Amino acid sequence: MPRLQVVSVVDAIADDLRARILRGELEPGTALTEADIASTYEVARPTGKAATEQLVRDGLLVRGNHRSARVVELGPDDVRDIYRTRAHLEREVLRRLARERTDVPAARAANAEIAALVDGSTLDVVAPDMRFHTALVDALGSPRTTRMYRSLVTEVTLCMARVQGRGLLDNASIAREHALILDLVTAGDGDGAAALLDEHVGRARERLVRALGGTPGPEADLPPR
Amino acid sequence: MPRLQVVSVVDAIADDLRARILRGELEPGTALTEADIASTYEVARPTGKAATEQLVRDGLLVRGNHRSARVVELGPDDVRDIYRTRAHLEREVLRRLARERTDVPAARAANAEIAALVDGSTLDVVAPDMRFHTALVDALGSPRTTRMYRSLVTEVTLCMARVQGRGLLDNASIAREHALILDLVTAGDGDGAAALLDEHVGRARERLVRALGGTPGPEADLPPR
DNA sequence: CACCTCTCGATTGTCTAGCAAGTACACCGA
DNA sequence: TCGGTGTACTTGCTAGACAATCGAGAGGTG
Repeated sequence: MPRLQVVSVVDAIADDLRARILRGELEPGTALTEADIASTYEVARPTGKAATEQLVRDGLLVRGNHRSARVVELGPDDVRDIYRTRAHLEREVLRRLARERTDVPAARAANAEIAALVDGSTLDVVAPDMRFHTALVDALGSPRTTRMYRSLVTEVTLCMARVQGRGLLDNASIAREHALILDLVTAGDGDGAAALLDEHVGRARERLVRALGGTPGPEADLPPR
Repeated sequence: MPRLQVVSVVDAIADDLRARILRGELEPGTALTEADIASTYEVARPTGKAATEQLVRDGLLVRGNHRSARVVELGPDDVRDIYRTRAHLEREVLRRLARERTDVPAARAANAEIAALVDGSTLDVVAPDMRFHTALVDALGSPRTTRMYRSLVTEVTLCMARVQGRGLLDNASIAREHALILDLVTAGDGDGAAALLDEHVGRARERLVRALGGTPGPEADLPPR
């Protein structure tokens, strides 16, 4: 039995809003009142409220007491924090995967998709790229780690969506680096994989920060040793 | 201006329920219907529902579709996962703090409280112990890392509450280890601090697993190198 | 006696309607 | 121009209700 997945109305609305924000359809700073959401999706206000709360949890919306929620505006500091936290998590994941020389077929599959996108828009590379990284984390089999990473994924995706279409990404070289990381993991070289990932993620981070007009990170937080 | 903090009704209810679960007042497996919560706190059902959802997010309650929420029952696997994930996070935090030789006064203060509890019950050591560890994480100044760690803290506290009062903890030696970790950090020895923390947390983990009737962890996941 | 089915109670999901409380902003007077 | 006031908008919370769904027990069948 295919074990089907039911989504509640609230989840469906939250998913749609999430997608619209990530597509850039709703620009940063846009106000989203509960009543707005309720009317556009033709549901009651409490339903819209619940959807809003999900997105606030995800970090895609920000809201104060009795104030309408607005689409988050990510500054250079946020981008740095997101990417550093992300690197921390993935680094440890790679080290543990390497200790058992775990192969991650799902990650290889996602990477193949990236390599196949020879001339796709930079938008198309975001989804498989996130799949690649989440596949690595999921391979650990730790529900809590997966949960924590998932809370970062939406923010990372939002970062990438902000600079999409500026030709900053070269999917061929991305795919090469990904493949190399996987090879190092299966070879048991956790430190090597972690270092390469640090470089990989760190480069993406600085690219994003520059694109957002921030000053290039003064502190090199690359390999700790 | 004292910048006062208002808590909504929902938050207040969630806080109280959280405290009751952590005190062991609500045993694992206890069913908590939305209507129950609403009537005991004399609020409307949606309010109780919102509080339930908070606790489900925290991992203190589990619930399926159209099923009443129940207090989570943590098995040996859960304890191991929680403590391992926690160790991952804290390890990286210590390494980064050590790189700048950061001193963390809040952690020292919390540790002083632990040391002062010469003959307190094991219950009393839980709160300052958690304060010690969260102070370390907060010292990093990374909102995302703090957020992720907070999502683990309640589960960790629940773990400790489950075995409290069995005389498993020796606060004097705990305080000693904590102090040593802090010293290693200010001395710039991140790897040493991380290794010591691994041992510290790992010992607590195995103690908990044994107390819960699990088999002692076969895989030693202590120092990766 | 074992097993399957079906109905029923309990619980949650969602809605309508509405009041209270808080915030932001424009307006008005000094 | 500046400061206070008022109003509109939005959220927090309540009350009551109906539909959808799940679990368990009653009841029938082999």
